Amino acid sequence: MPKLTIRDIAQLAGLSKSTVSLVLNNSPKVDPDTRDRVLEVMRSHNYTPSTAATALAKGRTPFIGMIVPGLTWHMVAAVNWGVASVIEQSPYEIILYTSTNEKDYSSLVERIRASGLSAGLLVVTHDQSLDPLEKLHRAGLPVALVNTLGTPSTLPSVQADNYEGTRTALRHLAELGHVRIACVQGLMAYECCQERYRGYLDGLAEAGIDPDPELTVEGSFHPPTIRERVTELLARRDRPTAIVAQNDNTAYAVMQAVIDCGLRVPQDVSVVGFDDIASSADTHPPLTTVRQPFPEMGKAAARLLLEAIDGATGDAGPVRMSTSLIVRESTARAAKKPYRRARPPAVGPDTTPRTWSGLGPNVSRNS
Amino acid sequence: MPKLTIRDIAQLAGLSKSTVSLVLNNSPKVDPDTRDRVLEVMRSHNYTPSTAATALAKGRTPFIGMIVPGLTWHMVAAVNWGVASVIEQSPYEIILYTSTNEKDYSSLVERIRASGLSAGLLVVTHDQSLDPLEKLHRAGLPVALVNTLGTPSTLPSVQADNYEGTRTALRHLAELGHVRIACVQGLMAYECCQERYRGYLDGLAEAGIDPDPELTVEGSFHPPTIRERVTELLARRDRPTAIVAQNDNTAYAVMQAVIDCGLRVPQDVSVVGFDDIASSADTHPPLTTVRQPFPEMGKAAARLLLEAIDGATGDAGPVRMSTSLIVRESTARAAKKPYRRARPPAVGPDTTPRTWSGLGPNVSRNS
DNA sequence: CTGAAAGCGCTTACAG
DNA sequence: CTGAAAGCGCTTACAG
Repeated sequence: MPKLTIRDIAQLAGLSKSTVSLVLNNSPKVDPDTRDRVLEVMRSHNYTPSTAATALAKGRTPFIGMIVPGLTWHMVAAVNWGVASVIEQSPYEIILYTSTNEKDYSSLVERIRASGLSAGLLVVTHDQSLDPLEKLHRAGLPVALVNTLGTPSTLPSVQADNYEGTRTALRHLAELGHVRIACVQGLMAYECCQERYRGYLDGLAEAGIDPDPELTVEGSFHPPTIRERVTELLARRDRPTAIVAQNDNTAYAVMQAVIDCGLRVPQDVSVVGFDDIASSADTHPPLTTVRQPFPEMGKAAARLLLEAIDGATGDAGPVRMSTSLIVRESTARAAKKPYRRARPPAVGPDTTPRTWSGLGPNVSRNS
Repeated sequence: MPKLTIRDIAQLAGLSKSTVSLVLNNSPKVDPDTRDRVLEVMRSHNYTPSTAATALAKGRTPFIGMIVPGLTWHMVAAVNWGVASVIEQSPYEIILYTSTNEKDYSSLVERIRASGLSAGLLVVTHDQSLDPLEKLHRAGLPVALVNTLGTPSTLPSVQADNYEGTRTALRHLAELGHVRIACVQGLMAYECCQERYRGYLDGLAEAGIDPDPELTVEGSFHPPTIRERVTELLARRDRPTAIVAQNDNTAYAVMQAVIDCGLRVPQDVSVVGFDDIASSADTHPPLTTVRQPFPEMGKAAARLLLEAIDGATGDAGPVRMSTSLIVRESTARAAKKPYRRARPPAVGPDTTPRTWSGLGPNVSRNS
């Protein structure tokens, strides 16, 4: 069956195309009775106007472009979900673009611009220059960012409150009696990591703890490197009783290091992460962490974009979304001194069968 | 600056719109020299034809609809990535639809049909009826499925080779000397789980092992229930030395249960999962599992759809993608008898501080 | 090989 | 309140 056109509907209703178009566009000028009649004809014939024709005639498009990093993160899926849930309620559809690397990225942005297909662009940023987007925005295309790394920008954007999130984690640890609290950084080139570090420092100060520079561990993308550094940290006589990691994946490496040293999480060392990616509920023990509200961030960015498209340009700087501390089992009261002795870690690749921990004879069993 | 139209280009090149249109559509009828001239004008003025106008004139659309389950799985992100990477190379763009529940789902499909926006539909299925899609397909819209649950269907689709995957896992365990091998099922209502179970049974048979019905554990979506059932299993005198779980999340619960019983993975019990979701590399110990090639599944489905749109209707039944066994640290040689004694698990909610394992005094430390 | 004309399915002033 | 007409930016026979 060939698709019906506005001409068919007009004919069936005994009216002109113009009138049908008016009811399509909710014009108040059309008589209520004829409107109902037209609506009924459309409904009964399952009519939907052609998107292409409408777009051409109106000179605008019902699409929102969405660029996501070409990575298989939990984060991307979670943000997507949030974005989809609000766009769904709007007259727009989402066109999905994936950008894998920096090079493709600026040509992708150019392609999007040139196509003129998108009424606005929602970008889940990653480690990329924001210049192409700023240019696009200045050229008049509405843009909104889910700014995952806190990259400075004048574009409308949403990001987690990295500073407050970390402060909350510090407060939690202080309440548990921890005083020697270490921080394993992420990549300090990113603003979000700088903000989290400020949160660490200020959280310490609020708890009346003098920061010990020795307790700050430089981050790495390479988990074995993190493990190595944390192992060194734990070998100190005055080792920390708690470690805040600047993201969950780092926290995993930290937990590994604790085990490698023959210590226990959380009895000997409490560990806190940041992000709350899906797997953090399934680590052993489940990770206490600062949750980034990814779906809400997606929703907020989508709303921002929709507003910008509607011309409500409230350029109020980045929206900061509150994080929440998810207390699971990787944090506990600070151990009283004397500390359990850390075991010198094995040297070189570990070829002996891996034990789950290095518990000694005097370990209390919970049975 | 107002967007250039084909008329502008024609004028700039001193030609008619018709000719410009012909070069736009790669017609061989146009003189090579004039073609080059037109191309140059377009390039230098950064011209791109209006998608809406083209779609309207040609009567077809450059969009592929993609329905993904409204879930924040690793899987969805991984499949997306694969789909995007092949669609990117085609003239199509992806319109992203998210379906959260069954009810929305069929109305979503209807909306997609009515809009006529999509030249084809790529669906990442979940727990849903395939009827609306079959109908759509019969009505002439190309459809391709990433069939995550192996739901029977005549639609072009791709799915993991669940049967072979599990057989491979069994072979791995048999080679490690395991004989008492248990299976913790998923939800047997799903075909994929039935296929995996057949793989388990046949894998057992090929290793010359008689299946023991007592070693089949019914699945559950509720991890605590799984833990409970596995705890019972491990309390048996003739407990298994290896457990295959029908998916990674189940494997996590199984590993927990092993620890709850005071046993070790993999020294006392080897554990194998299925899926290889991202977190499985980070469990403790890292999980040996059967990897579903999600990105490749996405790519294959995208190719299938593109072919169907081009009219190459090779209705050859579902494409089965090979899995691969990822051997990590949750599997090891079968322990020799006598077995280490399982500890009776604590009753009721575990309020004592969680230890990492229940290792006794005679545990070898690897230092 | 190139151009004039009609048409794709809508919208939007403009008359009435 | 309704209709006739022109136009959105392309494509596609049809002439030449």
